[in-house]
Amino acid sequence: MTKLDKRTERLTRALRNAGVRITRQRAALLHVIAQADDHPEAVELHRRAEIDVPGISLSTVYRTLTALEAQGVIHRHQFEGAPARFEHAATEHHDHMIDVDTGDVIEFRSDRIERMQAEIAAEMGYEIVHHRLELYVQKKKADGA
Amino acid sequence: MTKLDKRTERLTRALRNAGVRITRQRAALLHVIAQADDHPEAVELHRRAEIDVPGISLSTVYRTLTALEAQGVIHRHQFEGAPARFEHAATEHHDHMIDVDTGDVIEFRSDRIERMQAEIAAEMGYEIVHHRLELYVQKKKADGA
DNA sequence: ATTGCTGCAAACATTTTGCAATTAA
DNA sequence: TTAATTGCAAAATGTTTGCAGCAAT
Repeated sequence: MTKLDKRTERLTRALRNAGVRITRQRAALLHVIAQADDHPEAVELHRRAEIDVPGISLSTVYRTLTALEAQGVIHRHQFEGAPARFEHAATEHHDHMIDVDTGDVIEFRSDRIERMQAEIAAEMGYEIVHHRLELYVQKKKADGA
Repeated sequence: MTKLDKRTERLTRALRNAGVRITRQRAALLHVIAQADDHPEAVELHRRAEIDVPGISLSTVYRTLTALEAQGVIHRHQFEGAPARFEHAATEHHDHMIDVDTGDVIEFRSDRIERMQAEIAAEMGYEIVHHRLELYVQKKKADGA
């Protein structure tokens, strides 16, 4: 009934057309992913989906995540030393800063960096399929810690 | 007794001073890593080390790699969908292009990108602990695949 | 009525760990 | 001598998969 639900509805129709069945489990996951403003991992998504669909299995979560990724609906991020984290692909492309102290993920975007990456690849006879830019950061401290 | 061996000797002394014992297994691994001009994974390093030290165990390889990484002697790279790959840290900092068709790793470096990363982090009140920039690329094809 | 999806349990791949024996220092 | 390191086997982690039944279309 909100704007988000309308978007999800449209997405749902698109998926169905692609031959993907929208089961209760998948509907719940789509909802949970649409709501998320963080970058949850599979287990956390499972936890959240269980509210809507008690008994949903972790395998189903993994399988659905794989399917949605294949459909380009979500992105999977493999940050250092952590299980994969997911976000819906509805946002424009961006890279990530990971606060190494808190695990927080901050999104950012630099067209200049993007352009330079493409240049570098082109210079060596390649084209970029996709890329990964992650800044592992720490809150700047005034003086010695 | 080539130049490389001299460098390894110096490294060996430094490690010993840090309380790290240089066993036959570790000497072999240091040698194997110094020789490598690719970015081998643990199992491959194990395979190569077995020539010098038959019977060396994979656990020892992993433990040694962890120890050498902690000493800053090697770098560990976790590229997408693949086991970790290692390289000695003796080279200057660089980023990586991974040929998605062949798995080949090409090193590159862009001071401008580095500078911009630092700027972006600083703007948001962070300092970079380390970063990861990987371009997943494909040989540019003249026309249709 | 199909055929894809589910839950379960078991398999998987990579990496880590406990322990008693060994070895570098 | 003695504390770090080894090999082995077992465990841990995160993810995938085979299968028989179930459910979306």
